Amino acid sequence: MNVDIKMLAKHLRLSISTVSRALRDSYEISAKTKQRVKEMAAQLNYQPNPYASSLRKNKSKTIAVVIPEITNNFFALAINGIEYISQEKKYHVLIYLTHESLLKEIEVANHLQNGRVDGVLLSLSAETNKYDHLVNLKATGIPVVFFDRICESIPGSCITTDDFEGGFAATEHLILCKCKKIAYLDLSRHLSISSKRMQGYVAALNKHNIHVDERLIMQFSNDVSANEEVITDALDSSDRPDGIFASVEKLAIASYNVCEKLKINIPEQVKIIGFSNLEISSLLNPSLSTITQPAYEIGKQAALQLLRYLEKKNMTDVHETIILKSTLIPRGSTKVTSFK
Amino acid sequence: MNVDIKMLAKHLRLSISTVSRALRDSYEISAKTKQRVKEMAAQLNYQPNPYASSLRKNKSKTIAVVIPEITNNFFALAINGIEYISQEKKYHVLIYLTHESLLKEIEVANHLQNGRVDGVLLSLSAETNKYDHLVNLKATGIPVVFFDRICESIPGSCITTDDFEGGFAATEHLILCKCKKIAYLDLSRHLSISSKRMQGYVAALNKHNIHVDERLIMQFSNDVSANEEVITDALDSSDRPDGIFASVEKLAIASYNVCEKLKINIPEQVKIIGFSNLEISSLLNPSLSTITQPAYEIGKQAALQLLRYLEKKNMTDVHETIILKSTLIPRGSTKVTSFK
DNA sequence: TTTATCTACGGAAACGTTTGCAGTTTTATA
DNA sequence: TATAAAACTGCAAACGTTTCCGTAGATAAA
Repeated sequence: MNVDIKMLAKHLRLSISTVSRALRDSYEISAKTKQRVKEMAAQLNYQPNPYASSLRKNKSKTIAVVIPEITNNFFALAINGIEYISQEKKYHVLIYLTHESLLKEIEVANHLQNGRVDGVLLSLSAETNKYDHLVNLKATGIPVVFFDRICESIPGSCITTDDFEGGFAATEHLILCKCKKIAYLDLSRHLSISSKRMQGYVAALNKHNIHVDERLIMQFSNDVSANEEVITDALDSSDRPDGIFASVEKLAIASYNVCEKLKINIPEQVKIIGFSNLEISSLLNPSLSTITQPAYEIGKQAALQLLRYLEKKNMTDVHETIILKSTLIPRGSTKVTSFK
Repeated sequence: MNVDIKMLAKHLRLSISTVSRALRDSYEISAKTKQRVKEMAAQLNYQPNPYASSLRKNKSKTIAVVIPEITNNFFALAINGIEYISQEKKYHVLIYLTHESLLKEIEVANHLQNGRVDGVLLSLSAETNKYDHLVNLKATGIPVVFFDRICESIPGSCITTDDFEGGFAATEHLILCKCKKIAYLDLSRHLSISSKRMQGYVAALNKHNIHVDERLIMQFSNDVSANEEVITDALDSSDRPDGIFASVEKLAIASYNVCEKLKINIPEQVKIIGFSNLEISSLLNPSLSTITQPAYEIGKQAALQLLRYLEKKNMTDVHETIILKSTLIPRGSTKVTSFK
C-alpha cells in the first residue's frame, strides 16, 4: 500500500533501476550499494508489489490446484504435499474445486488461460469425459501436470499410482479370503483410476477362473444417498455379493453404512476392501482393509514436476509419468472367519 | 500470452479505452458497441490480464486462507464453505498452511502485507501466543477475519462456535453417564477454543460438585507419538480417568489408539467424547460421541463476512462476532453399560 | 597517449489494464 | 436555427515493477 521502489530510491538518492537491481542481487551493482539498499528496504519495510512484478515479468510465481473435492483424505494429503514443495520454492497455491462437475472444470480451465498462474496441477472430475478445455489450456502454453486422476489422451506429465496392480491385489485378496462373488464399486467409467482398477479386478478374477459378472460392476455418482440406495439394493437380496471392492473411499464408507443399516455382518457375511487414505481405518468397526496410496508423496512429486518444469529455461514439453506404489493393508473387514 | 485489449481495439477500430469500458459495461458506451466488443472478445478468446488489472485497480480479487493444517476434517470442510462463497463472488483463494507453527504464521502474515490478497481468513496456529504479526497485517489495511481459532486480543471480525457451551455439554454428558474422573485433553493453552472449552469443562464439574483435578487437564502437541505416550501414561494406571473429553478430534483418535493398545474397553472402562467433524464417527469401534461444529457453515460465514467487507465502499472496521452452535451427538463411546 | 574493456549506475520504455479529462457527434430544448 | 445537454468515444497518464540501453569514469592494454 505504502512505500514503493520509487520512494526507496529517493531515500537512497539512487535511481529506481539501481534499487531494483540491488534488491535482486544483480551483478551490476556493487556490494556496498546492495547492502545500503537492502538495509533501507528493511528499515522502511518495503514490500515489492507482486502484481507489478508479475505484469512485467509475465510470471506469477503462483500455481493452481484443481481438484474434485477437498473433504477427501486423499486430496487433503496431496495438497499437503503440494504446499510443502510450493512454499519451499516460494510459489503460491490457488485452490479450485470442481465438485466432480465437468462444467465447473471447464469453467476453471478456461479461466486459467488468462495467465493468473504459471502452471496447473489437476485431478479430473468424475464427470469429465471430454478434454478440449484441457487441450486448450495446454495450448496457451500453461503447463499442466495431472495427478491421480490423470488424462491419458493428453500427452504430458502425470503422477499416479499403480492402479492396475492395486485393483488386482485388492481383488485377489478377497478371492484368497474365500469370496466367490465380488462386486466392484466404481465412481465413474471415465476416470483413468477407475478403469485401471477395474482392469486389475477383472484380471484377478480371470486368473482365478472366476466369471466376470457385469451386474457386479456398479457405477456410482456424487450423491451419497443415491449411492447408498444402489448398494442397499445389491446387498438386500439373497444372492448378494460376499465381497466388495470399493474403488474409492467414500464407497467403502457407504458400504459400511448400508451393512450397518441392514444388519449385515462384516466380514462374516460380506468382506470389504477399498482404496482409502483414512488414517483411522484401523479404528472402524470392523477395521477396514485398504489399498492406501502415498497421497502426500503424490502431491509432492506433482508439485516438484511442475515447478521443475517452470524453472527450466527451455520449456520443452516433458512427457514424464511417475507411477508410485500403493500398499494393501489387510484388516478386519476381510478377515476369514472360522466356520461355526 | 496472446490477444490483449490493444489488439481487440485494433480489430474493432475502436480505442483501447472504449473497449475497456465496453467490457466492463460502462454506462458511457452504447449498447450496440458493447455488443460488438463482446462478440469480438469472445471470438478472439480475449482473456484480460488479471495482473495488469490488479496493478491498476489495486485490487486482486484474491483472498488468503491461513490455517494450521489441512488434513483435518474441520478445516477441509471450512475451506469447502470458503470456496463456495468465493467462487460465487468471483474471488480466488490462496491457501497457506502454518502446520501449527508460530514462525510459519508470522512469515505468512508478513508476506501478505504486500497486497497479494485483498483480505485474509485466518485460524491461529496452536503455538501462537503473540499477535504482533497480525496487528501489523491489519495495520497495513488488509482486512482479517478470524474463524474458529480466533484472536481475542485483536478487535475485528470473528466466526466461531459456542465453545464454552460445547465444553460444558460434553463434560456434563460424561457426568450424566456416571463418570467421576474426567480428563480434559487440550491442544494448546493459548488457543481461544481450548480455553473456552476448558472453561465449559470446569463449569460443568463445578455445577455437579466435582473437584477440578489439575492433573486431569493435559496439554498436547502436534507430535502424534508424543501425544499417545502422554495418554498412555494417564490410562495405564490403576486410578485412571473413567471419562475423557478431547478438545480436538485428533486427541480423541489418539485416545482410541491407546485404548486399543492397552486393551481398555470403551465405554465400559473409559468413556470418550470429543470435538470432531469426522463424518464416520458412527462407524468407529465403538462409535464416537462427538460435539460437532458446523464447519462448512463457519467457512461460508467467514468468507461472506470478509467479502461483504471488501465490497463495502466505506471500509470502516467492522467488529462483528458470529457465534454458531455446535451439537452434541451421543454415541457408543459414552454409552452407559449395565452392571454385570 | 590512444583505445578498449569493465564497473557501476541512470534514463526511459515496457508489461496490459483502468480512468480522468477532453473532444466530437447526436439529440433535445428554446 | 441556435444552443445546451447528453451520449459516445479517444488520448494519455497512471499503477509499480523490470530491463534494454546508454554513459561516465576507472582501469587495462596497445
